[in-house]
Amino acid sequence: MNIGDVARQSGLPAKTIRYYEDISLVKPKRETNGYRVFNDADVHKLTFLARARALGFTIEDCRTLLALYEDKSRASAEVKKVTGKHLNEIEAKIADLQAMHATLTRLSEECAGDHRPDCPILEELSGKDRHSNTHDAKQ
Amino acid sequence: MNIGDVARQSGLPAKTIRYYEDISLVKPKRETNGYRVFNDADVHKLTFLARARALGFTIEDCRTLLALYEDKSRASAEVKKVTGKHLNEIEAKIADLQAMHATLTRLSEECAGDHRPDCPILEELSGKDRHSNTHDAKQ
DNA sequence: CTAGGGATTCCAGTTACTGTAAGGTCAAGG
DNA sequence: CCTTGACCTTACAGTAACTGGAATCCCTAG
Repeated sequence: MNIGDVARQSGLPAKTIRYYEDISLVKPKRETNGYRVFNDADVHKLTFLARARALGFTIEDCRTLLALYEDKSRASAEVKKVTGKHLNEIEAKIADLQAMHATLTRLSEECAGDHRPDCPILEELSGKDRHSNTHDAKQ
Repeated sequence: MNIGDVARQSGLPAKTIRYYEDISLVKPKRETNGYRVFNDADVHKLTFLARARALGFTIEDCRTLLALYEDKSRASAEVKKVTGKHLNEIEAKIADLQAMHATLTRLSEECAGDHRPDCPILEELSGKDRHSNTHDAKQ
């Protein structure tokens, strides 16, 4: 199979597949004309990578997961550990985003959003302590 | 004020402040010895930037917000628009992360996480259709 | 023989910094 | 006067994971 077919099958752009070869995630053979040839195992690997990436695993995590996948005697605990770490990071990101969301929503609701220049959003950013409280701004 | 003092006041690393000068977000004067000198307006700007960045605005958004802040006749609607767009992006990111989180949590719960090699997480990544359903994997 | 649709490589750009190296400046202390 | 240490400077490279573009080659069909 040539790279275009694999791209269609795996859903990954050809460019990305070449990149994955660059960083040694896949090692397709070459035809005499220089074209990459992907066998079923290569395509399977790339599909695996596409799924893992869609679940937010980093490339390095993917490398680890792929190695675990190919090691038929791995302990499932190792896979679960990688996943658990990733879950923690996702949770942290969600929490960060939710905090930003809450603040921005509040400010946006307080902002008239009309032709007038008065704007609570800019006031908060500029450090104006609109509620005269003593809390620090979120860092 | 020298860069170190500003770093302490604004909470931004000196390196970041230099970077912000590079991309023309601030334009501190220079002393004869080449050191940057920051006046109160510069420090205020940097603090503004630190807050906006902490709320997840991109650098380009920050540039826009700063310009709006300094344009005393801006319409608050413009600020609200930038904020609204950012809120939408945050919501999209949260939704993505929550979807990943749900899938990973499910898989993680199904995985024994012991010494045995059987692992639903790897099975899902490898495309094994464990539930014999016909739904596509999330892309 | 030419046109098209692939394929190849290589280089640059993206975002927002961060790290490192090599070196200039300044104030205090011996 | 010299050193030491804290501070400042620049410039270049690296990060994550691609993406875009240019120049060129290959293959097939008409």
